[in-house]
Amino acid sequence: MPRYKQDTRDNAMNETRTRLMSAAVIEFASKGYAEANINRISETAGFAKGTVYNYFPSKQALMLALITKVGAFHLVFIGEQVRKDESAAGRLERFLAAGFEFVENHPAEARFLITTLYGADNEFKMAMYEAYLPMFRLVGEDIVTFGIRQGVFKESDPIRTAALLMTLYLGTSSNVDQGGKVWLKSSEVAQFALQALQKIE
Amino acid sequence: MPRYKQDTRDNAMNETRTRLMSAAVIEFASKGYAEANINRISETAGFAKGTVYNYFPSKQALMLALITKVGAFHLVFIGEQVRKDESAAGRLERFLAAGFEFVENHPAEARFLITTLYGADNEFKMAMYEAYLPMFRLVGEDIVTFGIRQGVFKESDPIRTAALLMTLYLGTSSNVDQGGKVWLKSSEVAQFALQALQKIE
Amino acid sequence: MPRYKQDTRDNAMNETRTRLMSAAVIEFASKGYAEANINRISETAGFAKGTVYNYFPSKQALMLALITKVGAFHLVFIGEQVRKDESAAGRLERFLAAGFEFVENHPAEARFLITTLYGADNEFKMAMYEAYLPMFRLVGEDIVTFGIRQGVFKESDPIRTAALLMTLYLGTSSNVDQGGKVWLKSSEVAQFALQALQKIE
Amino acid sequence: MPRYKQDTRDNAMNETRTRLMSAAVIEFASKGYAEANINRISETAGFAKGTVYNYFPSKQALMLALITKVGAFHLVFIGEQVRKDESAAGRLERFLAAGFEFVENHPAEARFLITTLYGADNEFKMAMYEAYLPMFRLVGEDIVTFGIRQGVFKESDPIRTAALLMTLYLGTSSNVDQGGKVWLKSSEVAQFALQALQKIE
DNA sequence: TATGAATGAGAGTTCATTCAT
DNA sequence: AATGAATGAACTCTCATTCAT
Repeated sequence: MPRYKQDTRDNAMNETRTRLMSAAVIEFASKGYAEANINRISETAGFAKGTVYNYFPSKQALMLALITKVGAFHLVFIGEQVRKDESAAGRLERFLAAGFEFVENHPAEARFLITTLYGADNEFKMAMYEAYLPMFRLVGEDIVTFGIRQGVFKESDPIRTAALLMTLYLGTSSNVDQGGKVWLKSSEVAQFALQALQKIE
Repeated sequence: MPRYKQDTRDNAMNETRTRLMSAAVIEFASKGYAEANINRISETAGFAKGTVYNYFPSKQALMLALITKVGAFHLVFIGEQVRKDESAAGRLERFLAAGFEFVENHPAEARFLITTLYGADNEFKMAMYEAYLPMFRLVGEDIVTFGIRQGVFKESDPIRTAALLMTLYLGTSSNVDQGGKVWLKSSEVAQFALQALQKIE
Repeated sequence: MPRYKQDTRDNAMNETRTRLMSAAVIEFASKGYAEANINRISETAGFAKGTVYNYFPSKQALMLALITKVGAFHLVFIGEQVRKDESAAGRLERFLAAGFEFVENHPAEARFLITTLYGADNEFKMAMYEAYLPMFRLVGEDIVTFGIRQGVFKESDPIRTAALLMTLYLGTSSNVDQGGKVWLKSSEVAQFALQALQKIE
Repeated sequence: MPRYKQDTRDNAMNETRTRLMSAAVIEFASKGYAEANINRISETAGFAKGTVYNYFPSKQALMLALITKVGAFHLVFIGEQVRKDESAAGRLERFLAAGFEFVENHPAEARFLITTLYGADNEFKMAMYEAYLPMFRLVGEDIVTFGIRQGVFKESDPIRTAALLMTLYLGTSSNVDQGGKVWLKSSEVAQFALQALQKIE
């Protein structure tokens, strides 16, 4: 079979997969896992009822695939920004700015993240933790430890501090109005966090 | 009908209602609204399948009643502690200490609060916001504004700052290990928040 | 709660159960397990769709309950007849006569037995063997061994001979025309079997 | 189109068809018609999902083709043996011996035969009867009538007696242990049948 | 008031079948 | 001829809700 034909098919399959996953985040984000309807996902994506099952063996598997994908995507979105800056304070500001931007540009993904992370299903919660480990590490190492080494942040356990910062980010950024705008500004959250962390003589 | 008989009946009804609601928080907290099973709630409470419907017209109504009750209970639990202290810093510490204590002593209620507040269902989320308005006001007035007036906290919009503090409380306190212990200590969260708020010369 | 009321309810439940099971044998017998439709069973029995599930946890459980019931019923139907006779030959004749009568009077049960016993599902087959063990023993002991002791049947392994006779019964009796009449007569099968077993000087 | 090319294509098609049918008997035999999976058949045979449909218009058509094929194959396997012998008793013995051998050498075909013949689907059952008519005739004419003419078997209606013998064969031979060995020996079934049929002075 | 049998809408999942490549 | 993505009917099972007792 000629190579380009295989490619064509692969691309088609990837496109279908992508469309299904996009429809799925939206559905899961707006209804929650339990109330999400698999067939509606298929139809929203423009396919017939059973089609999701050509790509994912079960609703649960689809959910897990989504968790991984969203985690990775979120990390790329934020990680790039953070390391651009050479001061710890700047990095923290950029982290929050990029994070809030993510929430506003990708509301379904953000909502999906929050409902899953604070939802009742432990399996999904654990999967989400795992998917967000890299981002957690980013905050712990490239921001907190980095700032301590620079003498800008006071001494603290980077892991616990990272947990505090992630909590702050997730909590404040999930507070959106009906238009999808985050209610607090990233700068005011940054200011709050910076003063909390700074070394005071 | 003699008065005491009416009373007896009322008490019996209240007792039933209470048992049903206790079973319900546990069910809703551990399974989430959608996966919660109304009949199981009835049976866990020691009644037969249909009994919930003698007290609540629907699953949704039960949920809404629960939201109100948990909100009020939580406020009583925390509010009492906060106003005991006469310094703003002390109040903030007590707020977090009492809050963390609530989470550890009433894990079902706490989990119920979090899953509902960060869940996908907008109606329930709004009801939860409403139920927590008094606590929100408590933080805004009896802690933030109080601290600003005392000259201990720097100037800020009390409402936005209260939102930040509530977020911090809800986020950190919902991070519990499998034994139900909160991972961070209330004192370290308090320390973080205090430095963030304090007026620096 | 007064006793008779409990009785009334029990009877009602038993009646429902019985009606469901009757409808189920018919459905399973005519369509086979896999093509049988659980909801149709409910509706044929005069109930709404989900009702079977108030009585049986699954399609499979219903099937297994049916197997047991049919086995027991069949045994009663035949066992009574066999022991009435004091000659081995008479008992064999009565066994086959009663057996054929069962097939004609209870066609659904008979067909259910055959399709299950010779069907592809091993679990059900094993359950059926178990349910028919008593009848198998009846043939082995009360007919074969009995005849050998009387000196009427020649020596043989009663178990293997019982297997042959059961096979003969099941095979011939399952051969019915469209009106449900067994094609061979029980007497000709009896005659065939008797000559095969008889002791020849 | 040159002749040899046509032949090549025909052979290829026949080869594919054969492989599909082989996979199909196994699937139908082990799962039963309703639970058999058409796509799995294709894949077991080494082709992609849709391929069966290039050879058979439907699952049902595949089933019917299989019935015919198995019937014919079974007849060839047994017929050859039977007529080798010149005594009626010998022929009956050979019939059963060959029949049992068929079951042990071709377990899928045998199981397929039994589940179809004793299954719930009337259309398939009728097709099976038709496919086995030649074997039925073989038993009736080349064994029963042949034996009666030789004066070895007592007078009887050859058709009904053939039915009895076929029943005996099918029933006993379908009783296999988990290794696929028939539980009774063909010789003991033969002995049973011979005494049942023999003319007694 | 409490019971629990009955209801029936709705969901996840399977798979025979079609058809463009 | 072979492929395998897409289709959509149909099925099992769950459970909120009703209501006669």
